[in-house]
Amino acid sequence: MPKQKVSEKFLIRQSLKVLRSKGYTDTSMEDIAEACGIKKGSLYHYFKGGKKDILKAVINHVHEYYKSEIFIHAYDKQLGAKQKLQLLANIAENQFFATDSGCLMGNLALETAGNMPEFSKMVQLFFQDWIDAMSHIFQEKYDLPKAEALAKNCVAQIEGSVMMMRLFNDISFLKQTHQDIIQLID
Amino acid sequence: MPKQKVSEKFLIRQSLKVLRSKGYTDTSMEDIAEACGIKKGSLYHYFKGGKKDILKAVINHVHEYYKSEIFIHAYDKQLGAKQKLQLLANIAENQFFATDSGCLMGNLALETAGNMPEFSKMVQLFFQDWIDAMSHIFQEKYDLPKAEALAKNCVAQIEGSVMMMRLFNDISFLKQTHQDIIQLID
Amino acid sequence: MPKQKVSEKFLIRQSLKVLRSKGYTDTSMEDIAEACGIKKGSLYHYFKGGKKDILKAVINHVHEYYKSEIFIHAYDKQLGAKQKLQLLANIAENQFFATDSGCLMGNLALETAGNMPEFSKMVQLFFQDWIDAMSHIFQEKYDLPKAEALAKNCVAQIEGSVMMMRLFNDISFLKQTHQDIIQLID
Amino acid sequence: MPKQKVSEKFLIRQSLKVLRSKGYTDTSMEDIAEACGIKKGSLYHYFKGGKKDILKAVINHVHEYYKSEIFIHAYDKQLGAKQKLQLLANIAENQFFATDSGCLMGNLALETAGNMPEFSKMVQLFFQDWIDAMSHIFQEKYDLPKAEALAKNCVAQIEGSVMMMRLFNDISFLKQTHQDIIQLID
DNA sequence: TATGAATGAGGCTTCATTCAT
DNA sequence: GATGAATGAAGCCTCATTCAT
Repeated sequence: MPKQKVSEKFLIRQSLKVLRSKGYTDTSMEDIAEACGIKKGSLYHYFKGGKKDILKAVINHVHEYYKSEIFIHAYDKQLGAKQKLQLLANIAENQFFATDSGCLMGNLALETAGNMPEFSKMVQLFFQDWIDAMSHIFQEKYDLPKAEALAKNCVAQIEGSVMMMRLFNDISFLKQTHQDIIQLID
Repeated sequence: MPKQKVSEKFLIRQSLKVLRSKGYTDTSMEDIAEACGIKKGSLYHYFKGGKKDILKAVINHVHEYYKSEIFIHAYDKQLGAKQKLQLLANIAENQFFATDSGCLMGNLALETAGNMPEFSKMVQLFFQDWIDAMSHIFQEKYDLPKAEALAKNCVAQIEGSVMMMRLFNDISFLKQTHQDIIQLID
Repeated sequence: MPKQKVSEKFLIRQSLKVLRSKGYTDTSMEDIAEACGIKKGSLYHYFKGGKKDILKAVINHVHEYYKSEIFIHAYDKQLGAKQKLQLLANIAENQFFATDSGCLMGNLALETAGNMPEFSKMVQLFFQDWIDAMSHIFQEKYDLPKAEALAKNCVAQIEGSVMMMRLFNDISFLKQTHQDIIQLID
Repeated sequence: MPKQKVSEKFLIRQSLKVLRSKGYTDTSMEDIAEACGIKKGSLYHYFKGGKKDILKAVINHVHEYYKSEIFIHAYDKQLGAKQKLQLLANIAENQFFATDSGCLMGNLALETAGNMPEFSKMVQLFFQDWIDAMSHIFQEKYDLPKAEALAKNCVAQIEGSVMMMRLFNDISFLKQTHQDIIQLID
């Protein structure tokens, strides 16, 4: 076991911070390397495909994290709809609050739309999973079309709130949105 | 009126198209020049400050347009609250539908947040005007805090919907949001 | 007519010198720029496709030069076979002597074979033209198959001689080859 | 004799394949390591001087091989001139046919000429030995100056043919050259 | 012996900007 | 005005090499 200065997970987490804050194009390999405490060239040791590979790894990491830590609760049979909704809302809210840089996936949704299809598709998959999870919860109270519509709405509203939160540096947008969402099932 | 090859307004409108579609960093002066039908160097005759000046001009143009063509209806004393809401919603909706590239201001909100304060502030002013206009309408039915909360919510939801619309290439997000908003005052 | 520091023809000729001497891979854009008296980035003003475009332009330039200045004599109806052969041999010989870096096309034949098909094809076309010209001359004395065989032989032998000439810095290889070729038609 | 994963001879032979095919500059240490079935860093255990050492070892290996397996027949007192010539021609021909990547020494002659004197000299020694061997054979029929001239010619012609063979992927160049050479002594 | 890790140097390319004509 | 030309800075990437384990 060679002693490593860094692990791939560490690199991904550090890269995430930079990418979420500055966006893909505005983030340089230098920026990432600096955040990782290594030299630029060393990044290619871990990510053979360069910058694109890093973004892919980061997207996958975030997607997996949300699936296993957040969305999964939507399918927990021991919880009621309201509990699930609160759980998802709280966890996501903490995520977005914890960082001062909003939601990587939302940022990428706009940055990659129309110009970087490969990434756009990955982001779509993430949001589809999110919508599906929300829809699953709403289906306990509503019929399928209504549940899906609500789910899409919720996700859109959260992302819009995060956008405003970043812009105005004001968390009230997101807080209000969460209250509204939870009331949908009361 | 000397006949010019191009007018500043024309340059701004063409620049807007490119910037809205590709974002600030991903848009090159070459891209803009091409969209304008002139050569790169010529842009500096119209916009002394270069790329930044162009973005500022575009932001101002869009802001002025929304103020004079859309937000203004919120203060029209000859219209009822519901009419105003429908008017604002319809006009904005047409704006976002008309282009396949979403909302410049929303894109910039994310792209500039935290990294380009000068632009971020300009975008804030735009959204504040929008929120104020919505709030003014809601104040006909709600008290001030509630009206403001609703206004913030509406803007956030619209922007979130536009984001999803772009990502999934699916206008149902925005359509649903508009219906929801209009019902807020029924 | 804007005053240019350099013309494209000049750039091509300077690039030729460097490329012929160092080969494609060992020649850096910096090397070329220096030989041209301009900065690296400026090369992209003239050659949009970068290094590859430069090599293509240089290959085309050399090919055109040989066609219009050398091979053309093979089809001159006012000259006899021997005269033509001497002409071609002398001109080519002077070419290869004039430079201390041998034959660009021969160098490229080896450098690009198997690894850079796009260039390889261009080099093939050059040598095919050369062989055709030689063959045309020999056809005045020999039947077609023999003429073609001789032509291929001559070109191969010249290139081999140029290779040895470069390696040993000894022009006797090429001189001898020329004598041998001319005697083929005596 | 400890059982090694690899022997130096094996490494040299594998390196030869890559270097002959791609040339010195275009071959990376990674390429070589891959061809050898080891990791890049391990190469430095066998070749302390790195890439240059590998090339030197490969050149020496090829040179020794030709000396001991091919050129040596030129000095075999039990063979006649024609037999020797045929032997040398056949063996070399098989060498060049066996690979689809031509003649390492010819490739290096051009790649190193003028830019890498240390290697150039090694290549010169190889070709000098080849020329000497051919000359020795021709001296049985011709006087020294003529024999040397013929020898130089033969080597040049073979190398030129190999070049054309690679370029056009057509072995007729080399076949014809061999016939011509053998007839020199008939 | 073998290698994963790390790096510095250098290469190709893009681009916002300046400026002479 | 308009532009072709030129450039410096910066970005992405490759690679030979070193070294601790």
